[in-house]
Amino acid sequence: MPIPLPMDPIAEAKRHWINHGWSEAANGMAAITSIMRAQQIFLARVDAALKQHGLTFARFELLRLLAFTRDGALPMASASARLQVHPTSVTNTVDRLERDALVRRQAHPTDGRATLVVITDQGRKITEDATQSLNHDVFTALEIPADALDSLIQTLTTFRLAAGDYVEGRR
Amino acid sequence: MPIPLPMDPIAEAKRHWINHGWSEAANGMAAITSIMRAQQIFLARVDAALKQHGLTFARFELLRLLAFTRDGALPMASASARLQVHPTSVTNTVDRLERDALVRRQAHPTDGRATLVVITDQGRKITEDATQSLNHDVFTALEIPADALDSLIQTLTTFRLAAGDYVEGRR
DNA sequence: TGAGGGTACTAGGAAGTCCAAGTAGTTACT
DNA sequence: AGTAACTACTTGGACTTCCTAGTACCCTCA
Repeated sequence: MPIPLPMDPIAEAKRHWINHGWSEAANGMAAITSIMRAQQIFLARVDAALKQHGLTFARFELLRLLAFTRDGALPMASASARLQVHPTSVTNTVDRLERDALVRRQAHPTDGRATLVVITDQGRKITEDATQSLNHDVFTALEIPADALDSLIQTLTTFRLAAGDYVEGRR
Repeated sequence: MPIPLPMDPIAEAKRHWINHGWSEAANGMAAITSIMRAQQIFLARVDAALKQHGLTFARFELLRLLAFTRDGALPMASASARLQVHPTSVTNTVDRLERDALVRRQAHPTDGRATLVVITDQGRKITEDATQSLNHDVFTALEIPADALDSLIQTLTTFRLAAGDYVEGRR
């Protein structure tokens, strides 16, 4: 592995921000940059854990979503909405999962425009295995104390709501 | 804009996790998924603010780093280390910035292997303008209260240190 | 001095994200 | 019933990230 930096690059950037008279923006910059970096670290860990199953996080998320549904099927558009990614990203992900026979496309019974994505038996099996790996190797192995984890989740949940990512309601 | 989801998909996933007997991993899953989603939201905002300047976040970060240095120049490898991205990502970013005449490549004076990336006058100007936009439109416009922002930064800083992202020491 | 081991950068490729635009199919309204 | 507006999906393109492999150069040590 590469030798780590001898200082925190984000703290350094924050210092620069303050020295340039942008104090008001310094914490926002630091928070956003921290999240970007944390995401990079987590994505690397998640993808490393999923690699042995031939999955990536994007593929896992779709499989996991399908596996949770009543009959293992969902229209592409619903998957796009639930996963909060662009429809074309779902097309892309489904292409690859279909290539690996973990899902298959199926015509929607009543809406001629829509396509159902259906998880296959093999897809279900891999999803369960992958979930175990993630739970064991990543989700329960965080270097963040429980109380900090709770407040992190709380802060981001509130933020996402304020950002219009979802609305309180239904169900 | 798309109609937002009528419920929090992460809270939903957490519920599923608990119902499947994975309670111990539920908070880790929720935290990591929240960070992934927050990153997506922030990246979209940042890129939207930078679009008017013809930049992306990756390009901005490199320009900003160069503009902070004493003489506006840095070897590619140093930039890679500071930005914590793969060397080939820097090559890619520099290619595009060079195409737009915001930086130029220059031979390293003493090390024949190395290449210096040098910011141009135009690059400096755009960097300053872009910084103003980001500070105004994004960094000071977060829907997160100051105290929550502080603890978010604190938690992620501690995490990054624990994850070996950097080491305390050399200023 | 000269050979081997490292370091710096680039090329090519796989993936992911998004956007813009195009084709079908559906719905709603006159 | 027929047209207009909307929705669902795909294609193609831009961009970012990483990985693997290859070339060129430096540096240490026998």
